[in-house]
Order: sequence, then C-alpha cells, then structure tokens
Amino acid sequence: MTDKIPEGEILFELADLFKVFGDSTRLRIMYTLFEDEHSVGDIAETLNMEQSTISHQLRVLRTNKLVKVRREGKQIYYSLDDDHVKKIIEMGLDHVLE
Amino acid sequence: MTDKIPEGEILFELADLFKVFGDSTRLRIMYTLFEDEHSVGDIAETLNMEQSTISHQLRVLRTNKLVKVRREGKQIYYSLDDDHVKKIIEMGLDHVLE
DNA sequence: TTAACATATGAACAGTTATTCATATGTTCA
DNA sequence: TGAACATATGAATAACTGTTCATATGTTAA
Repeated sequence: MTDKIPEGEILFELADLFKVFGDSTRLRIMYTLFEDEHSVGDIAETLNMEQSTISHQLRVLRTNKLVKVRREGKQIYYSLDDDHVKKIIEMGLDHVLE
Repeated sequence: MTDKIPEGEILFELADLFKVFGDSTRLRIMYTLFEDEHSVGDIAETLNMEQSTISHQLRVLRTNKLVKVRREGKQIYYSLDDDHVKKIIEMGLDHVLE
C-alpha cells in the first residue's frame, strides 16, 4: 500500500461521504433500497418514521450521489445510484460482525 | 443481494463504525498509519495538531478496534488493527473520485 | 379551477461531537 | 527520589446534526 494522504479537499469529501453512512436512519433507508426502488411514503411507512424525516435524509443521500430519483405521477421513487453503497456497507458489516 | 435489514443493535453499531470514518482528523490519522506504526507525538507532529487532540481521537479509533497499541518505553505506538480499514477507505475513495 | 394527495423545505430545538486548555498518569534516567 | 518526557483524561465550549412541526410546492383527477 503506497497511497499518499489525500490532499485537503478530497479528504473532507471522503469524511463527508462516511458521515452519510454514519446515521442509522440513512442506513435503514439504504437497506430498504437494496433490492428495489421505493417511494418516499413507502419508505416512511416501512421504517415507521415521519415523511418529513425521510425526505430530509433522502436529500442528504441525493446530494451525496448515493440515490437517484424518478418521478411517476405524484410519487417520487428513489433507488440506489451506486454499487459502492452495497460494498461499503458490507465491508462495514464485516468489521462489526467479526 | 438478498440481505435483510440488520436488526436494531447491529444497525447502530454499523452506524457508529461509519461515524468513526466520518471525521477528517481520524481519516488523516488512519492514513498516517497505512504503512507503519507511529507514536502519538509522531502523528501529532505529522498532522500539525495538538497532542491532546490526537490522543482523544486515537481513543475513539481504539474503542472501535480500528487501531492497536504497543508500548515501548515512554512512547506508545499505534498501528492499524484491521484490514477492513484500508478496504473501507479505498471503497469510499472510489466513490469520491469517480 | 379546486380538492386531495405526495413530497420538499425552513425554522427551531435537543442532543452530539471535535477541539482546546489544564492537569494527571506513567515511564526513563540520572 | 526527582526531573524530564510522552501520553491520557476531564471539563468547557463552539459548531454541527437529526427530528419535528408547520407549511410550501408540485401533481393528478374531477
């Protein structure tokens, strides 16, 4: 391993990315999206949380390019936008479960 | 991918783990340890930060079993305690850099 | 257009966290 | 033992973050 320490900005982006994974609500949302896309209301109901909470957190996920959006009528469907999501979560689980 | 949503406690442990990666100071510390073990003072000097700050953050890393400790005289040497550390960071970098 | 529905947004609050300063603990060597 | 050094710890503070409530925006169908 010969990596250099990433320079300033990239380092903060990296930290910001991990911050997104560092919240159980967002993790649960991502898990919900592991297999299929779901609407905001769907997710809120599944997780038994406020629609507003889910919407706020989906925005965080969207901002960080971890989910993508598709509108269909009144509903908006979210889905994972990146294979890294699963891989990062699985790598974390490996550590937690060992 | 057929994983279930992890049950309560594990989910929080997972979130806590990612929280540890979600801070640029801790990331820099981990990077510093990518190749070799280093003493607390070493790290503080390398990163140009207070000894106290580094010590506090090393405790967080230790608590989460991401670094391990070895005493040699007055100095205490820290090193990475887990291959997952590098993998998780690299996976995150992949996302940030794409 | 209006009513009903789905989602997004802003402000406020409570809880959390990273850093600093001061100091304590632990180690070596004279 | 005492001085010098390395690290850890506790308290205090400032900044950040997740949730909630209220409301705005956007969409559909009548």
